[in-house]
Amino acid sequence: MKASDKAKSVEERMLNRLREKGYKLTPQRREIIRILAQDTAHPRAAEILQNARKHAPSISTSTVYYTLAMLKKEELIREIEFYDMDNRYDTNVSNHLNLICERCGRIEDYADELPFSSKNIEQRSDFQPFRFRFECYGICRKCRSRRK
Amino acid sequence: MKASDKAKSVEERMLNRLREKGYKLTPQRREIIRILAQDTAHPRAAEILQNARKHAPSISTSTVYYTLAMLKKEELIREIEFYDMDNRYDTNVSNHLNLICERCGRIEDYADELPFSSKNIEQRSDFQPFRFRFECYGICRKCRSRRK
DNA sequence: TTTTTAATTAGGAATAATTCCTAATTAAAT
DNA sequence: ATTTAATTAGGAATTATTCCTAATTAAAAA
Repeated sequence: MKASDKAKSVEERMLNRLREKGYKLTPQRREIIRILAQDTAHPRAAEILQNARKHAPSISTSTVYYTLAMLKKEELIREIEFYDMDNRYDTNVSNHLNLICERCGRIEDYADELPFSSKNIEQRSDFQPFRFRFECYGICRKCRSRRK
Repeated sequence: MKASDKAKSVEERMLNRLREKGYKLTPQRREIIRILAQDTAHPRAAEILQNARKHAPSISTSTVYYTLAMLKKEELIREIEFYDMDNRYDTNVSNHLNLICERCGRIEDYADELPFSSKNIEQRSDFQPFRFRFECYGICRKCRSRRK
């Protein structure tokens, strides 16, 4: 499947879900959703804002954050939170390992089997798992070749 | 091994390492190290500060952060960074899964096999791994039983 | 089509843990 | 005892995100 087709289907799925739930489909929301669906690079709120202003010039920071919070609540996106860099947003809500480049900030998905099972953790530790966070910090291919 | 013996050995190891590296062993540092070695509950900077003031009343926030940064640089502790709660500090610097309770903030180690190997990631993705972060968010045993 | 209204938006102020800055202090080598 | 580079204390600065409020609007109802 072409990347642009994938983006379209992700976008449609998100819009339909919001319609079902009775959310208003404002131009601002459509724009934010379009950007999230197209951008597989785990964009920052500031990048989404900057991009959205190309088509919706008056969109505000609050609206971007408000919409992202709503999409997160509806489990349509995942927020990856950092304290020393901007948070990032991902339409891939499955449990997967993220490879995070410490030089350029690029985040790429690493597809592999699930490393821990919720059931095992619950049985062995009496802890009730809700969600996971798997990250690997290092240097991405581009940055490795750049500094050779 | 008793927990207090374990703490003593962790403490000694850290002090020796700093001596070797030529760091000054100030009362403030000794106190922070003692607290870190004893506290297996992944304490916050504010908790370390509060505790340290019992024996070193004049110790400042800056000193705690400065010392924690130094210990992290020397790889004697690991800093677990959060954007919506205080960062936490751990003398267990191995790669392991942390179980994080969303209700009380408690963090416990989950000992299990390593879920991903650096070598595999490097071979399969051209990404050079440095360090990992594995977290599971949920509800801990205490909080589960409390709300029944 | 017009009216209604609760949800949404824009803009700016507030937040708060951590970092930054600087002068004073001090551990430890000489 | 002297020296000095490292360390400390205290407070100001930082800054992405959240909070607050009045104005606007998507979409349901009339």
